Formats: sequence, C-alpha cells, structure tokens
Amino acid sequence: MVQDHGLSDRKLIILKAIIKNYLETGEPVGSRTLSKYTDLNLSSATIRNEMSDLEDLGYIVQPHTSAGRIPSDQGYRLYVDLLMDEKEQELDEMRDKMLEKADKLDKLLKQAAKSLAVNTNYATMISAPANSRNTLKFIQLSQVDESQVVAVIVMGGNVIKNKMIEVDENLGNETLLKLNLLLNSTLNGMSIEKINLGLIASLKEQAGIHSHVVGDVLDAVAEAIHLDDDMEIYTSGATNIFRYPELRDNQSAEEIINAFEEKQQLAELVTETLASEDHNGIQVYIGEETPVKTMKDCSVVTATYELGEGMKGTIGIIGPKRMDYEHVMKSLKTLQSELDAIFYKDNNRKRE
Amino acid sequence: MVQDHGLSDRKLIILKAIIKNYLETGEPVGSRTLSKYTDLNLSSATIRNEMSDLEDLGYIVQPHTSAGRIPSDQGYRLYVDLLMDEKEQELDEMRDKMLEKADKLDKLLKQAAKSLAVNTNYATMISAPANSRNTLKFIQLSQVDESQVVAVIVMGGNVIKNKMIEVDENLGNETLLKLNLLLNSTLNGMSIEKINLGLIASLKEQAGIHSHVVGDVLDAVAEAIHLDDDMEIYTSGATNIFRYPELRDNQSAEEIINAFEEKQQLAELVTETLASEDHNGIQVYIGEETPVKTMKDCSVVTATYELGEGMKGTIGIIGPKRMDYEHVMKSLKTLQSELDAIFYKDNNRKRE
DNA sequence: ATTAGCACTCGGAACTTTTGAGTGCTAACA
DNA sequence: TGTTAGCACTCAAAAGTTCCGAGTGCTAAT
Repeated sequence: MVQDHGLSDRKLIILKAIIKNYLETGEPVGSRTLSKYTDLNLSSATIRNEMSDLEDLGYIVQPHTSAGRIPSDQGYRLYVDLLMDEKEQELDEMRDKMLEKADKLDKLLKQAAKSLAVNTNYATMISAPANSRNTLKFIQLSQVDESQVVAVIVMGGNVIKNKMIEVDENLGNETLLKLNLLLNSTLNGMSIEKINLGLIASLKEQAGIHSHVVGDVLDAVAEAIHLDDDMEIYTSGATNIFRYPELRDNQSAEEIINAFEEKQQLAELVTETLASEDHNGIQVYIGEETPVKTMKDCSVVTATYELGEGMKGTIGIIGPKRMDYEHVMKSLKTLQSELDAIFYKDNNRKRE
Repeated sequence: MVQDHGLSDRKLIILKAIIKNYLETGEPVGSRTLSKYTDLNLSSATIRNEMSDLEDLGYIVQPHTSAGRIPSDQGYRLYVDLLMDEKEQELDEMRDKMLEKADKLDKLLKQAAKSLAVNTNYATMISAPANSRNTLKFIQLSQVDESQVVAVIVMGGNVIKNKMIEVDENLGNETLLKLNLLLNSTLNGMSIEKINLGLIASLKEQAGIHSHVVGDVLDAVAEAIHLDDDMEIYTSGATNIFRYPELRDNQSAEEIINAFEEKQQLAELVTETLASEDHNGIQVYIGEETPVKTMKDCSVVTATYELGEGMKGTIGIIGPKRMDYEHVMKSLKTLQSELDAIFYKDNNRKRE
C-alpha cells in the first residue's frame, strides 16, 4: 500500500521528523529546530536543502514565505501509508471501562464512543450496525388492553424492537396464539433483508379470517423491522475539537460541532465508509479527501466493525490533520476487536 | 410577582427601552441613541440624568467608563417579572412540525427540542418525564431461547421497557404463564414508585418452587423499572450559542457546548427545576442565578410539563442574557400545552 | 425640571515598529 | 561532491502608537 515515493532514506527521516514534530506542537517547524531534534547530526543548512527538495516534491509546504514547513495532505498521506505497514501492538485499559457498563447495544456503543473520545482526545462517532443483515430470533404479539397490542421483536445480538399496534376489535387469545405461531414459524432465523413485501403478503393470506386486522399488525411489524430511515449514531467528545487552535479559530469548529449535533452529515460518512472498504477496514481521509466537506480541515479516520454475519457498523475519529495517527489507529484496532469479542462471547453464551 | 421597584414611569420606560435595544444589538446603548429611539421627546442630557439614577439603583451598568449602559442581572430580572404579568397570546406553526413526526415518546421529545431550537435560535433541552409516578400497564415474560427470557414492560403513555434475562434452566411454558399471571395481577395499574423491595420480596415468595430463578427475573424487572440512574435528556441547537458573540468569545461557549454534550449538568438543572416549581411552571434564571455554574453568563428559561398524573418533565432554553424573553416564554407556553394536548389525545384514544 | 454646551474618558480600529524565526544563496571546507 | 558557516532578506506576530468617536458628568442657561 506504500506508494512509490522514491525518497532517499535521509529525506524520509527528515520528513517523518517534520511531521512528528508538527503533530506535537502544531507550529510550523524550521530547519534549526530539526537539526537538533533528529539524531543524524546535520546542520540546519543541510536540512534546509533537503526541505527545499521535499517542498518541491510536494510533501511539505510553507504557510508563508518566512515560516517553517508543515506537512501537506500528500505528506500526511505518505506518513499514514508507511505507518499502515508497520506492525501494531496492543494497548488498552479501554477494555475494562467499556465492558463494565454494557448491557444493551445502544448503551454499549454510547460507552464505546465515549471511551474512545477520552482515550484519544478527538471527536468520535459510532454508528449502530444496520439491521438489514441481521436475523430475526423471536417475535411476539401480546395484548396490552382491548385496543392495543404490543409487538416485541428480538434480533441477533439481542437487539430489541417494540411497536404498539392499535386494533379495532379485540383479537382474543387464540387468534394471538395462532398469529404468534405463524409469525415465528415463518420468520424465525430469517435475515431481515429477506423479509420483503411478497413474504408479507403471503403471511397476510395465511392469516385467514382476521386478515384485515392481521394486515395492520403485519404492516406494523414490517415497519418496525425496516427502520432504515433513521440510522442511529452515537457521538462523543465533539468539544475536543476546541483543543486544537487551528480548528477552533477557523469558523470550521462551529460547523463541525454542528455536524456532530445534527448527525446528518455523519450518516453520509458512514455510508461512504461502508461502501468502500479497504485496509483492515481502516481508512484515513486527510483534509480534502474526506467525503464530508464540513471537515475539510480535519482528518477523519474510520473503521468498520462487524457483529457476526454482515452486520456492519462504523467507528469514526475526527480530529485535526495533525492527529496522532499511530495512536488513533491502534485504538481503533483495539475497539474493533473488542466489539468482535463481545459479540462472539454473546453468541457462545447462547449456544451453551 | 413584580417586586416593589419604586421607579417613576419615565424611568421604567427608559429602562425598558435600554433593555429592548440591547436585546437587539448586543451593544451598550447610550443616551443619544435613546433620545431618538423612545417616543417621549427628551434630550440626551435628560436621559443621561435618568440613566445615572438607574445605574445608582443597580438596574444598569457601564461595562467601562466611556461606554453606554447595559442591563444588570437585576435589570433583566425586573424586565422579566414585568413581562410575566402581562397577558400572553398564542403563536405557532411549531404545532404542525411537531406532530408530523411523532410516534414514540423519544422521537417526539427529540423533535420538540428541535422545533423549539429552530423557532427560538437558542439552545434547548427536554428531559423525558421521570417514570416514578407512572403506572404499569402490562408486563410479560417470554422465552426467546433455552437460556434467555425477555421481559416486556409497558407503562402509561406507552413507554416500553425491555430487559433480556439469562436463566440457568429452561423455565417451560407453564411456569412462564404462572409468572406472567402473578406479575400482572400484582403489579398492573400500580404506580412505579410503589414497587419497592418489600413488594418484590413478597412476589418472590409467592413464586414458590422456582423462586431462585424467579428471583433473578424479578430483580431484572425491578431494575428495568427503576431506571432512575440515567435520565433521558434530548437537546438541540447547542451550536446556536455561537450566534451570540458575547458567549462565543468568552471561553464559556465551549463549556456550554460541552455541558450539552455530557448532559450531566443538564440533569442537575432538571432536578432543580422540578424541585422549585413556580409561576405556571415557568422559571427564568438570569446569569448567576442559574443552578448550573457553567451557564453563569447565560439566561436559562425552564418550564415543566406534565403527562397526566405527576409524570413531569422539563423543557429548558439556554441563551444569552439578552435573550428575547417574550418570545421564549410564549414558545415555552405553547410547547407546554402542546405536550399536554398530545397526552390527552392519546389517553382518550385508549379509552374509546 | 429640562436642555445645550463643553471638557474629559477610554475602548477599539488602524497604523507603525520591533522582534525573531526562518529562508535562500554563496563561498569555504572535508 | 556533499556539507557547512555566514549573511542578507522576508514576513507574521507581538508590542507599541495614534486617532477617533461614542459616551459621560458637570455646569450654566432656559
């Protein structure tokens, strides 16, 4: 994945040094600073020459004539690509914090977003996995009172949906029993995306006598299952954006925070990420590369996680371009496997 | 409720004019501006004299020697109190927007917060009503697979809670049936706050044979019901804060936004508001008065709404001290009655 | 009681100066 | 030939000026 940069070793070391230093300070870095910072004993003049070359090659830029250099998007890109190929270690006390509060999926994800934000000091988001690939585990209608029935739908990963249904006539116990039997025998274990209108129609037919009431019920169930409309997205640490002056001062900070509040734009980011998977599922968008124009002054690192069969969700970290890519990618990897682990544990427990 | 301000009519008019002008511009207002702005034809000099008096009385202050005056907290307070006593009218196209998307309570409140934010251009929050006063309508345990049972709990207002319960042994249909009967006959129609440990213990006893398994189940149910720990709070328009320079520039903006993200502090605001009801349930905290120190540079206007018997929630609007109190209070009133209306409609539908 | 007039204040805008980190280039050096 | 020292030059940011004008308080006249 490392593109063919034909850079001499020394140039590469210098470039890395520039980026690393800039990541820490956020200030343009000059030749003098570097001549001390790096191990190879080179005078500032020599470094200046190399830097001049690196600038010509497009890896670094000068914000203005008499300033030090900062990495260009292309420079970051090279840096990240190199990083990708280096092996990664473990790292976390995140695990503990995450597990202690998790009982339902939404709580879990909320918590995960938070740990990640605390751990990295960037803004984070996690999208709940789309249910379309999930399977139905259990479905049940129960009469609440004369005119109301509640449908309870349990899916894989113990995702639970509820739907109140208004009925005109009292259905009675037997009808309900029959309906429950029908629903469970037909739908159990079935993947959500296979439940289409044809199937629903056929179910209605089988329901027989009460078919019009039953129709309402089934419609409601179908609606509850196909909740595609609103994608759940949990965010945390949006205000971390303020830590980075280059974002805070730009009015872009407001827009970013707003994006985190509205979540609409984040949803786009999610679909984009899911669409183009790559590289262990970890992707790095630098500056203009990001699909969300609001974040053109940021870097966005995303990963997909998978709860069993095809239920994919997205994790995203949004920070300044000078984000600590190494740390971020480690944390993402960790969280990824963490989520996997939880799912499999859950799954195994069920199978005992 | 109007405190005894012994201000001459003229002083009052001038004070109002100052505040009104300041609400619009956000700039300190000087005598010259006023002498044109007001109807009563007074020269700037006269007004200066009056302003001098008003300053001595503490209603307005000079941010610095050679600047105009801005209202002090005390000045705002008088203004708001006067406003409170004047009659209010209707106003809304909020109604339409609100109703169109509401199906579950959480969606409804989220939507309400949003309309309110859009409508007022301030930051808003709505807390879901505490369930402690709510009543249980229906409760049911269902076997999902060999080792898992799902408890479905329906409360007034069709608030639905779910809880997955792990069981060691297969309970079997009959046991479940018995349990469901027991739970419903004992708990139905009961107020949540009346379900205490004693009652739970007695239930466990009655459950007989399976009491240890049943114990687990009941504990889980109890836990699901007593969800006090996490109060649900929906927010919207936090970024509206940025519209007001006096908040944006102060680093307080960040803190406020953060408060909206963390929601912890908002929860305090809610409990505070619910504790000290007053004045149609509408309260105005100006500057330092607010219970949340983070918002000492803001004004906070809160209202309580009630979904039937004692299920109270809180609506809050957070903005700059120079907020448009009149509009805000109108909007709050409207939303209040809106929520009431929805509840009663819902209630009547059930009773048909 | 109101107003005109005047000297005075002071924050903020605009402009200037200073500072210092940084550069490119050239000439000397290993 | 690659490296380094030295120097003149640049320019953003900080610090320091100046200027302006909205605003005040006070006094004297109406």
